[in-house]
Amino acid sequence: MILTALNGTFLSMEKMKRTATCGSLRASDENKTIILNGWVHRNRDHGGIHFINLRDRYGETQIVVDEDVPAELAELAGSLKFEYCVAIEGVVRKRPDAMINPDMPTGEIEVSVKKIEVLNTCLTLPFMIEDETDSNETARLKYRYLDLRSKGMQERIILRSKVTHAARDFLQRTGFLEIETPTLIKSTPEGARDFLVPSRLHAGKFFALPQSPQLYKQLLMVSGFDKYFQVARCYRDEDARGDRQLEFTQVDLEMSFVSRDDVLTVTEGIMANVFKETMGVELQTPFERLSYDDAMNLYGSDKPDLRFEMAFQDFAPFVPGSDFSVFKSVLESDGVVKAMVVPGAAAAYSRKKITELEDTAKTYGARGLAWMKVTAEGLDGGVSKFFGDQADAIKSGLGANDGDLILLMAADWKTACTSLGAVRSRLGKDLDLIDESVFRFCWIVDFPLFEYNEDEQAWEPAHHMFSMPQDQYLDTFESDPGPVKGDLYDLVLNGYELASGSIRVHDPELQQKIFNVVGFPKEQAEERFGYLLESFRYGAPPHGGLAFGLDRLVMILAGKSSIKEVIPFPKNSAGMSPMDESPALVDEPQLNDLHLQVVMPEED
RNA sequence: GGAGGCGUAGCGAAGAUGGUUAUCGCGCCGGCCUGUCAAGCCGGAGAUCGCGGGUUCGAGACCCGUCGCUUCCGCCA
Repeated sequence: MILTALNGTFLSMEKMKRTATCGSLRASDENKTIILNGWVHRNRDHGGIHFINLRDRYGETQIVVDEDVPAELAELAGSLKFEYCVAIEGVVRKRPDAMINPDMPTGEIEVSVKKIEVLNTCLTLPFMIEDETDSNETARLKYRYLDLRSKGMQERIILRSKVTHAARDFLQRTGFLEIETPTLIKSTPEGARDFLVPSRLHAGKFFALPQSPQLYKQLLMVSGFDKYFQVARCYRDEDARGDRQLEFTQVDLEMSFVSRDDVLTVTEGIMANVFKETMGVELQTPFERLSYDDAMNLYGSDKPDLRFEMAFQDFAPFVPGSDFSVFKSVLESDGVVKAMVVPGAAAAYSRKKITELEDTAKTYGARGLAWMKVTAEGLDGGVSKFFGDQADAIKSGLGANDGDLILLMAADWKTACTSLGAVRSRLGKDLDLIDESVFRFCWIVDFPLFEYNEDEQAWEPAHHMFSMPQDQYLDTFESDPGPVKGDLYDLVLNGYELASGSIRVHDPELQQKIFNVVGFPKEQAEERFGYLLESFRYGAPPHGGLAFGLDRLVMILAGKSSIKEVIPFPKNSAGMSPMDESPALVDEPQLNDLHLQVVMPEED
């Protein structure tokens, strides 16, 4: 291969091809003549002696330009700027004892340079290549190829590769087949908005990009590939968040002839292997299991962070003995009153700080947040005057001690749970209750199969329409959908929903009944995924599965709060790429080919 | 769609209650320097303070609007 340098000289890579990497050399390599290829990370010219830190993805090595090198070489070394791509030939030597750098894996040695070739120069950088940049995100995304050179990004992308490999390895080893499914599919009505791809060959028709391989993996079960998995790219046209992108990656799996626990066990095996191979952490399995009802009642979330306690308690028993009409009227209208004891927080939480907690609760629909402080004498502040004569009963009933803060939430069940749950999450952070080194998994099981949509006055699938009701509801789910639990499960890690799955419906008649409950017209079902329903009539096996978010998992392992930090080329929060400026307008002829006309929204 | 935060040099930041040459660090350019590893020292260039309007003798700061980014709610497994 011949590379052309900017100055017009020709450089043959053959002659300066690396014989070692920048992370590989140790004291045992002393006296070896080696060639390194990499980027100029730092350049420290002391006049007589001169140090260059050369970097590649394996590490950094200190290059020394001694005082007695030819003037030409010294001059070339002095001209090297940040991020020049260079080849360096030199001799490995031990550093003098006092100069050993214990913070660098290669800190015992340095390379005495004999020859430098500039493979490519570099413009002045838009931001410095540092371990973790604090540059703004737009600049990082615009120059993503530079951002990706940083140690932090390199480590995370490498971690991601290892995580994928560990998951794949476990699944292959336990008999799963990796099978690809199409990314140009038919639009389905359930879930998020689809990305559409217009068809050139068929005017007016569209493919959709898959939100997940859901239907195809079920069809693979019908085909007899009883253990399937795929590292699948998924697409959802929804607003971005820190842990969401328009396109993301799932490790998707499905199994035949299984019950719920089989799927959970396989998933625990994947996680155990991933954590062992990438973090050196031995996970305790099986993971804790919590019903959806318990998770909501105790922690106010279907993805509770169990790294700290502060579970909710029922405060309703203390309401009838008081004159607090707010709580009473909530109970009379079938609401709940929940209490959360915040240990030792009474002194630290002024009225102002409690108001901030109340604001958190209000963003989740709460009307307010009541509170009292526990003192040696009884209860103090907030709503304590209504409950003073029950002070002892409340203290012992809630297990509250001197100096604790009691927070009370009265609302309909779901609002009370979620808003107090938001307050709990916030307190977990504010009070520094979370041990960041802990990975706390739990399964949330027994989700409701249906949710009532007040606006639409109709039942909706809580997850999707292909999940199985639990056996004990098979006779009643049509007449009374509310209490029905499904064989659905979520895997939660440190407050993040990591995986989600279910045992599927494989019986066409049962599937039709579920469509009926959620008011999904038969004709529309036939139109949208009749092929799946039909496949069920050809000996479809019982099956179930799950998918976990790879981006989210790697994000948690990397200790980050945004999946952008573990995706090589993510979109920004507006769903655009500052680097290639996508999405972009296309030419008229392209639109014509696709039989499309663009109607721009009206400007107000 | 809604709420909050931010926008000052290539990058990161400072700029009490408005006051005249807008500050600091990194980077950039030039010079010095024999052991650094975020090297150090000296000098220099670089900013219509996101944009538009307003209040004022005077606006980076205050007000209104607008755009961009960002976090959260909605939405989304």
